[in-house]
Amino acid sequence: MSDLLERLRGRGWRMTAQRRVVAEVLEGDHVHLTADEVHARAVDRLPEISRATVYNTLGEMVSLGEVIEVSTDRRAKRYDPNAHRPHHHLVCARCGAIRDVHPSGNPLADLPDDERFGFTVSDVEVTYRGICPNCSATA
Amino acid sequence: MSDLLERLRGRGWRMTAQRRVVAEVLEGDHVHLTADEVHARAVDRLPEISRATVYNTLGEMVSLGEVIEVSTDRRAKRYDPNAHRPHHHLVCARCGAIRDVHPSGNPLADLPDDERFGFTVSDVEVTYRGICPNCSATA
DNA sequence: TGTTTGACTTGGACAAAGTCCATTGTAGGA
DNA sequence: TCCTACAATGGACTTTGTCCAAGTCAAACA
Ligand SMILES: [Mn+2]
Ligand SMILES: [Mn+2]
Ligand SMILES: [Zn+2]
Ligand SMILES: [Zn+2]
Repeated sequence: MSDLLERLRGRGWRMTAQRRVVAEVLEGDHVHLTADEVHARAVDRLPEISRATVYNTLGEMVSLGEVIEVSTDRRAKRYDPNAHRPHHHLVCARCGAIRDVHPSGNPLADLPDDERFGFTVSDVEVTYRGICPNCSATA
Repeated sequence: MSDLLERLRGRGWRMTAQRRVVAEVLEGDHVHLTADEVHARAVDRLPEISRATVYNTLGEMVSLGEVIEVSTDRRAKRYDPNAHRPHHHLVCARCGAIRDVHPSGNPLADLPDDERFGFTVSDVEVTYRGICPNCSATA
């Protein structure tokens, strides 16, 4: 079954067909779908689900910390169910494929005090860019 | 005068009042304006400059490598004239202030081979987030 | 099991950021 | 000074997302 769905149910969510379908669409690893992609796949299972509901539901999942918003390009935000293991992203510059990555080391420690300008720095977001094996092959 | 302007002139750009004004607006350090902010400031100097021209001009500067596009939030892209010294960004989560930062170490080296999934990784983008001194004070 | 009700869903209007294009204007060379 | 290729303009259009009033329904409770 759906891990995500289980966690949400455990938080006292009212369960509706729409929410179930959105959670099911987000199952898996290296999943980073846009809201419209989620909507398209949700419609396959539940034809009349609305765009507004998909946005609402994703927003709530994000608020609950069960889904992460990822912006690797300047297009649509992507929704990532891998919320419980901190990670960064590796993006193909050609086709947009996205993989979760776990760098060694802590980039926060790499920011010297004299480069902090008095900020209280609490978080760092890293995006690696390159060419995926698929795109390399079909050069 | 304008370094940016000089570099652009040196590349054989046809010089127009509009391009001059956009380049002048982008002078300085830690400058990360949105296209609309650039437009607003350009209008102060040249009232009839159009939005389309600002977008076109910024896009060309980016193509020439004289300006960098930065997306620290999911709002508008920001345009950064500091294109000749590689750097990352430190962003205030409350007010959005942005500073250029130069971390020690190379985050690219922190990505182990078994986390590269066969990608040819060529670039990394790092965004630090925190609270600026100003926002800390007016807590 | 039927009723009730507040939470959820819906479709459409609206907004922000950006692109595209036909038309008009002009920088800079001949 | 004249020409013309390149640049500027403004408005229509697109994408991504938010907001709202009205209708629907999950689930608590009797
Ligand atoms: Mn991820
Ligand atoms: Mn910068
Ligand atoms: Zn690829
Ligand atoms: Zn601040």
